[in-house]
Amino acid sequence: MPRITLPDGSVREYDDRTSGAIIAESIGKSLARDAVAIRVDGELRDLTREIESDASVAIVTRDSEDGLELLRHDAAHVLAEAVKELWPETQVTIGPAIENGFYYDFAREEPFTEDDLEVIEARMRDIVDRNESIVREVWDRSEAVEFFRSIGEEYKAEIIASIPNDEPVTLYRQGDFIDLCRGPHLPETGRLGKAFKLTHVSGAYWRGDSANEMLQRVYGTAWAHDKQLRKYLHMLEEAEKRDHRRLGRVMDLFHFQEEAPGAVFWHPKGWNLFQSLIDFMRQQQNAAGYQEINTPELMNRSLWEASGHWDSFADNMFTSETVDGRTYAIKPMNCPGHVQVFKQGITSYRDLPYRLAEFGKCHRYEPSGALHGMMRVRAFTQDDAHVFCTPDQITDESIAVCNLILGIYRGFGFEDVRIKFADRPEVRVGDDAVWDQAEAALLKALETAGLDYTHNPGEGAFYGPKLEFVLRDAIGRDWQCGTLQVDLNMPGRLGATYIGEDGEKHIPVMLHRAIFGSLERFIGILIEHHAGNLPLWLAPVQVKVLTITSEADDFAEEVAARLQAAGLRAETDLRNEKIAYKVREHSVSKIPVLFAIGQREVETGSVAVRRLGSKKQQVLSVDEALDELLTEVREHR
RNA sequence: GCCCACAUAGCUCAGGGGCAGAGCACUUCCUUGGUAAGGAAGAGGUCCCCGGUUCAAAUCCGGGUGUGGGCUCCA
Repeated sequence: MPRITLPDGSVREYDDRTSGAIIAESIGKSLARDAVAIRVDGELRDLTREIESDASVAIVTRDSEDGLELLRHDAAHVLAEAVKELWPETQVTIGPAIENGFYYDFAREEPFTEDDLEVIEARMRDIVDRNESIVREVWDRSEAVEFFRSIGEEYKAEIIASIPNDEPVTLYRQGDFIDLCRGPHLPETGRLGKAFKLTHVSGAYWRGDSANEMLQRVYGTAWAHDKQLRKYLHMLEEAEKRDHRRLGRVMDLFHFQEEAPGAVFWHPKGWNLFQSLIDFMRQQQNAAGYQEINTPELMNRSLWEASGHWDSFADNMFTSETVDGRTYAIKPMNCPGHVQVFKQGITSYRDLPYRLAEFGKCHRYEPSGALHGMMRVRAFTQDDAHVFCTPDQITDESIAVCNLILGIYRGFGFEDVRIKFADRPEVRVGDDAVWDQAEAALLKALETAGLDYTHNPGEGAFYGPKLEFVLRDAIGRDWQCGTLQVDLNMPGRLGATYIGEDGEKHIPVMLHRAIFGSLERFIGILIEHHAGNLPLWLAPVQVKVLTITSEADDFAEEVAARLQAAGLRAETDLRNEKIAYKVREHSVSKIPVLFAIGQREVETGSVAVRRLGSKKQQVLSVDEALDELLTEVREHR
């Protein structure tokens, strides 16, 4: 007679046997229909599994977060069943739920094609219609291994070996398909519904290791209801519309071409945007006590050997052999150059902290498959800086860097910023004792500043641990941009010293920091975040002055000249076209402010102002319009 | 680097073993029009590159390069 406590605190007693399905049914028909699993004393379980003893339970419905994840996991199983029916020689491996959907990795000689997706999806719908029962079975480990071997599922056998000994080995059977799985699952395939869609195929390494064989991965999306599926597909279309590669062309900002993979050709407007970011950053970091420098892009191999890059970063470096037989490397980072500047000037602890900044163009040889528009390139400009300081100053300087970074992100409208703490990687330079010290210093700064963070084990730079600053854009995507790294290795390797208060030589600590990370990438993120509708202070062309008749040409030129004299980026459009045509064209290319000038405006010395995204116009005197814009630009500074 | 797909006019794309196509953009002409495409005419091509098959290849096959979606890696 189990006593079942429900989330509202009420208690129900059942006859000697009960289950999630029975409980849901006893509460209500619609709950029973929407139930996908049950939480028993906190543990997620199958609806059909018997509950033997007293427990606190909560029915999990398809609309809940847990329920949706379970649906997606079931969709992966139905996908695997469909594939096994269609191509029985295929081996199944793993198939988890992921954000917005699911995937399943298959081992198969012949890869899946996009056309196969439709065939598989149709079979998946059949399986949902068949409404097969999904039955949980607990197996003996060695029997399970033997079973999977006998049906040619070597990967499954391998997975069982990695299941901890104290965990039961459970299999789920649906129709003729049987799969190793922790569960829980739906009671039957019909409950999955049809709000799913296979989206793409790709390769994926077994266990995520590039040394292993490549499997065929099929991705899909799955939702509780059709409406949500449609909404998601619509969101994907919207995301495509804000793709920086498309907008970069429409807005005439930049282009790429075959001869320079992973390198940007900046057009006048794009370069203007680029310079606006630099102006803003320069102003902020100068105020924060940084001094700007510039260091060589090409330096002799010996320097890179001394810094440790030649050993730890060689695969990512472009090199150049000269006719005299010397080897130079194009800088992949600015730090060794900055140490050289430090060594030329600083001798006293009194000069520390010493903060050097550079908008440094770096080149890294990235694997061809990693390149992606401006988000991942081979040639990029870092807003890089290095703070040389004493060990005692690490905490204060780190806090100052965190505040600078968060403040600058706010200036761009990014309020939602997360911090990750990345510690020592496998390939690294320096003693573990030094790493202990560096990691502790960063953690202390985070705690003192009262900042929340998550741990990112093994992801530090080869010379030191780091904080990664991740910002979330308007459509919920995360981008790692800023970074702060504590380096107790490189200054010593490159022979940097200062004289301390004690009259002895000491090796300075070096903090590496970047805020945009890469200017190229940050601009890509900004474009997508704003869907191309850049805020006024950043727009490469802020105002376009359009004439309605050629009678207005002179006045339009005069207005544009006044805007330019006031420091605004303004252009005229005097073409022999209708005003609707001009408005459309400049709206498409995302000009934030349009001034239209016809006979009426010429006579009254006014302009008809139209803002991007609005269909309304406002007739203002030139002075009023100018004031309004200047105020808006100033507010962002 | 690995798996899959794709590459045709400036852009978006159709086509397909036998003369290279559309829309938009561009040029010229007409139009001076009041807020998201006015009309007409014209020009524009190494069908990504290199090989192969074929009487004939932009089309089929092989290799390369680039791009896209993933994997691995990362700012």
